Amino acid sequence: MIKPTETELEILNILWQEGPSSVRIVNEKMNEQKEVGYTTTLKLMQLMTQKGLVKRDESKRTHIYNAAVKAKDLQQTMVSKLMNAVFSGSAGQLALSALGNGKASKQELDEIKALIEQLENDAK
Amino acid sequence: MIKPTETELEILNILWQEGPSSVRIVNEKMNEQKEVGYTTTLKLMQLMTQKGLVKRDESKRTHIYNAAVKAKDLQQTMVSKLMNAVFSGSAGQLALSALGNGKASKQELDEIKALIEQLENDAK
DNA sequence: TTGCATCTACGAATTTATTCGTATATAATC
DNA sequence: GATTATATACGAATAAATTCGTAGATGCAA
Repeated sequence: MIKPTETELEILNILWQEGPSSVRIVNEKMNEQKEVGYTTTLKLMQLMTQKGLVKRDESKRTHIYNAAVKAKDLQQTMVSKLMNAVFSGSAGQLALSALGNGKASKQELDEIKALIEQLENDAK
Repeated sequence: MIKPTETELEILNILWQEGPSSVRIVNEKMNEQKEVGYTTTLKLMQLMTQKGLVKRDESKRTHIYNAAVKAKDLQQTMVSKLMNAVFSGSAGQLALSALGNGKASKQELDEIKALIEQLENDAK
């Protein structure tokens, strides 16, 4: 899986959230966080198209872009990268750090418990 | 907390693992994964010193470097960054992805269960 | 149909990260 | 003490990521 840069990731997030969008839309969203010129965003999205991170519909004058990678897939890739980079490959340590850190909903916590049960059963 | 680049992170990992080390030692470890010139590693570590990522003892001719940031702290920072960058801020989703992905020891799984219990109790 | 707005393409400047050569100093070895 | 090995410092080349200006095409409104 191709690794997006920091900025490319922001764009992917916007596309995942908003669905198929024009450069203008994406640029507006980007500007909610930080000022970025229109052509900057355009160029980025063109490069992302080349890299295969997004695909676009060129049938209209205003091209419509959409993410070409699934959020789930990229999450997996990046988690595993972080796991190796700073947790010596330990999934458990990473999970602990995440839970200790931010917030998780009751439902997510239950899911995690269920997953753990399953992992422990598989291990037997 | 200052964010290390990819390569800087590798150096930090070596320092965390090996403890205070000379450039030569670090460079040798680096070369186990990928060929890197000595002065490249030296320069990186000099820059990291400026940035405050490492500190060094210059009392001897061969300077001895050590990590100036704690592994735990950087883990927290990076987990929280990843959480926001690709998990819409959800700790639970991140934890799920980590556990579903790599491997965690029985002991870690138990720790996580304990942590979850605690979180759920606190919520009451 | 003229002119203003909006779009893409693309070259290129800028910034940031990585890599390494060379100069010079100090220590160790013969 | 001359030679060789090993250090640091630092300038600068290269590579990668980000930013933006300008040109030219198309649509839209007066």
